[in-house]
Order: sequence, then structure tokens, then C-alpha cells
Amino acid sequence: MVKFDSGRATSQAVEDYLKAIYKLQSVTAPVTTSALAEKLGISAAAATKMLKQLDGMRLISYVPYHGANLTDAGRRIALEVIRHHRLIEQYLHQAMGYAWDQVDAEAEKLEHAISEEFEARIDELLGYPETCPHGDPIPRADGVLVDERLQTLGECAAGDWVRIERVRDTDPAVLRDLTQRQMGLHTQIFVSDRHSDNSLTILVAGTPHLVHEPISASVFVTPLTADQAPANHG
Amino acid sequence: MVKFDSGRATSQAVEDYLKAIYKLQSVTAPVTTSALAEKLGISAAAATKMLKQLDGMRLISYVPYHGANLTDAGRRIALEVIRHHRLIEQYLHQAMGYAWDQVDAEAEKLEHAISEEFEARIDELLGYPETCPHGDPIPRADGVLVDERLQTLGECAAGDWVRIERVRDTDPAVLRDLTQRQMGLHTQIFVSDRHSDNSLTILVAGTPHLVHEPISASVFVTPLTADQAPANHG
DNA sequence: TATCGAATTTAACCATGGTTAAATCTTACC
DNA sequence: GGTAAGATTTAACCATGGTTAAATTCGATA
Ligand SMILES: [Mn+2]
Ligand SMILES: [Mn+2]
Ligand SMILES: [Mn+2]
Ligand SMILES: [Mn+2]
Repeated sequence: MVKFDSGRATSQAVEDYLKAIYKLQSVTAPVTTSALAEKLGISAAAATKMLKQLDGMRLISYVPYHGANLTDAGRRIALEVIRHHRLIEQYLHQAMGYAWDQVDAEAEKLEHAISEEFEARIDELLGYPETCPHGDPIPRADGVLVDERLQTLGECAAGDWVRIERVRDTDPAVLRDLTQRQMGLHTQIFVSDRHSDNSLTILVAGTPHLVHEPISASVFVTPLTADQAPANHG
Repeated sequence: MVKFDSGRATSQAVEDYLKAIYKLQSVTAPVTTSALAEKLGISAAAATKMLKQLDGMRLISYVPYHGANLTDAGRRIALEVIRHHRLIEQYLHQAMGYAWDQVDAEAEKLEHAISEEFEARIDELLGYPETCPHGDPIPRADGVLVDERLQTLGECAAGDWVRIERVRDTDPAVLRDLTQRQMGLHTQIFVSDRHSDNSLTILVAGTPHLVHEPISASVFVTPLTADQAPANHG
């Protein structure tokens, strides 16, 4: 468990709440009771009670009926848990041969069980990686996280050359689908067509693929610069 | 968490109770409430309540005022947790460079957090090890454990040649002491003298050491056969 | 500006795993 | 075989984290 207040340990539940609030906050702040409850798969009543507790611990500031924001102390713990999660994912993938669709579930429990010693060791063994196997940045030990907002593949226009930088890590089926299409991290993609239902036709290593919304919304990309983009793509 | 009853998961508390009962049982059966409470560092009242619960789950058979014994189902879970613990210890030691006095504490938490997938992977990565870094046998995946009772170094007589096979893993200070004296697993030892306070003088790689009770009771040995024992030891 | 529906909180539960203090059982000993 | 000490259980709590159902609040809309 992560420590706070110079030494008091936080429970697994508190850690998962703070992590969820952190992630929801980047979409809409303050975080609503219902959004939190939905994300954690619990009742709104349970979320309300925990929000009051977390406010009492000074880990969030919570205004009844108006949602919550992390305090600095809460953000520190959230980032520590996210750091554990993504380091563990990368370790499972690189050092233990897990496929990228299997690491999230395993890391979800391990993130609460490892010591600072363990964290430091896997960080070193991996050569201080900057991202998890899904491309998400790993917060540094000092709590700094550089997290850029990227466009999704679904937001691309026909004619775009892009590179896969991140993928949503939640749905193993989507990740397996991407593996089958050879759409790993850093793969270059040409968007050949947009269709009326928002699906896309793309080229991956010369092979055309029809990509529907659930997939295209799960893939985050950056545009290729002129000198990176191949001249033709017949 | 370990599963039982074709799928229901056991809590960390239940797992630690079953493991403790398993270990106490090998010393005295049935296991008393006070022995269990002492081992787990909780009150006797808490132990009583949990014994009733475990009996209700059919994981132990418990007779009030007369102690508890594991059922087959309870033993299966205990061995599964011990397997996790010892495999994790060996992985921390062999694959991650942990010293043997640091692995027990880390494994104590991780043993409840890993999946069967994780267990199988570290087993394979380690080449199916038979013991933990302290020489304790690792239960097999099918629940079989061969556990011989060994004599302690403290029980040896002057003139004995012995080999270290196991060490008690609980006290990091003892383990560090053994490391400093070069008394790792499989080290050969000559017992040169027994003293009145039950301390011993031993030879380790030619160097004499004075060994007191807390150490000598933590080291388990087997006698060397005639052809293994060096002819002289001046 | 009053109202109504959705979001949220409160209330009353429950399970788990802990505590201390009081009651009760067992057993060894006289 | 009675008794007293020690072991054990019971009783009354507490904290955490969950549930459903009822009450309350907010804010968009008429
Ligand atoms: Mn988690
Ligand atoms: Mn990830
Ligand atoms: Mn444990
Ligand atoms: Mn061990």
C-alpha cells in the first residue's frame, strides 16, 4: 500500500478510488458521484460515502452535490498507484512474456501489494521505461507525469499518415484484435477512407483494414511529419 | 486469491489463517486458539471467531475448547498459498536479486495477489524449483508436498560433519548473520565443540565460529555421509 | 419563477475482521 | 472429587466498504 501523512498506509479501496478520480478528472473536473460509481462498478451511495471519507482524510476536496477534486496529497497517491500499475504492466510484458491484453488485470491487484523496494527494482531491471505496454506514460518516482492529449484514429481524415502512440488498455478483446491486425505500438498507418458510419479503411503495412468505432476510438495517434510519411502507398 | 468450492475466492485473512494452521499443525495437532492467535499477532477472541467461520466454510473442523484441524479443502488452499509464497520468494531472489532476508516480507503480501497464470509463469521461468531460498520445499501445483523433518544445528554433537539444508525464514537479522558467516544453503559445517550454555563452536570453510542458540536453532542440517566428510579439518 | 426529473445523499442494513472485558469451560492438582 | 488457574468463548463494541430504498437537492425548462 502507498503511504501518506508521513507513514499511514492507504487501503486498496482508497487507492482504487483515488486512481479512478485522477483519471476521471482529466476528462471532466470536478468528478461527479455517478461517474465515479460507474467507473468502479459500485452504487452511487457507496461512492458518496467514500467521497466523504476521502475528504476527511484531506485526499480530495468534496462539495456535496457538486463533485470532487484531488488535493495535492491525493494526487500524489494516485500517481504512485498509476506508477506501480504501469511499471508492473511493463515488467509482466517485457520480463515475463505476458501479452499486452493480459497485463492490465494482473497489475490491477499487484499495484496494491508491492513495496517501494519492488518498484525500484523493476524500474531498474527494465531500464527506467517511460511508458507501459499500451503507450501510457509512467509517472516518475518524484510524482511528475507528462501526459499529452493525443487524437484518436477515429478522428483522422482520409489521406492522413499517422503513427500509433497509445491504445486504451481496458478491453482485452480490442487489444487482441489490434494484435491480429499487426497494429502494435508505433505502427504507421495510412487512412485511406472515412465511411458514413464513421468506420475507416486504413492501410497497415500495405494491407487494407476496415476499422469500426470501438477500435478506432481506442487507438491514439500522432500525425507523421512530411519526411516520415512514405511518398506513395499504392 | 485462491479459489475453492469450484470458484469462490478466499480473502487474504482466510488464506493467512489457513497457512498458519497448516504450519502449527505440523508441530501440534489439533491447533489451539492461543497458538493461532499468537502466530498471527491477533487476540484470542478474533481467532475464535475466525475458527468458527472456517469451520462453517468446511475448511477446518473445529471443536470449541479443543482446537482445529484442516479439512482436505483447507489443506489444499493452505498448500496453494505456501506454494505461492515460496515460488515468489525464489523468484525475488533468483530473478530480481533480492537478498534472502528480504524475500519473506515481500512474498507475504504478493502471495495473495497473484493469478494462477503468474504462478505458472514464474515456476517455468525458474525451471520448476523444488525449494525456496531458505530451503523449504515448494508444494507442487497438484498439492503434493514432501516435507522431511530435519535436525537443527543445535541438536548436533561435537565431531559431527553436517550440511545446511534449511533455515528458518522469519528473522531477517538471523539470516543476515548467517550470510556474514558464509553459512548459506548447502554449506558444510564441522561441529568442533558443545559448550555448557548450548552454544557451539563450528568450523565454516576452515574458520571457527561461536554459534548461540537463536542461530543454531534456526539452521536445519543433515549429517554428511562418510565419503562426503573431509578426512581432516585442522 | 415554479416545477419536475435526474442526480445525489441519507438511512437502514449487511459482511468481514478486528478490539477489550466478562463469562465460561477444562484440567491439573490437592 | 472439588477447586482454582488458565484457556477459551461470548458479548458488546468499532472500522471499512459494500447494498437497496427513501428523502433531498439541483438545475433545466415551461
Ligand atoms: Mn487496483
Ligand atoms: Mn497500461
Ligand atoms: Mn500473507
Ligand atoms: Mn522461504
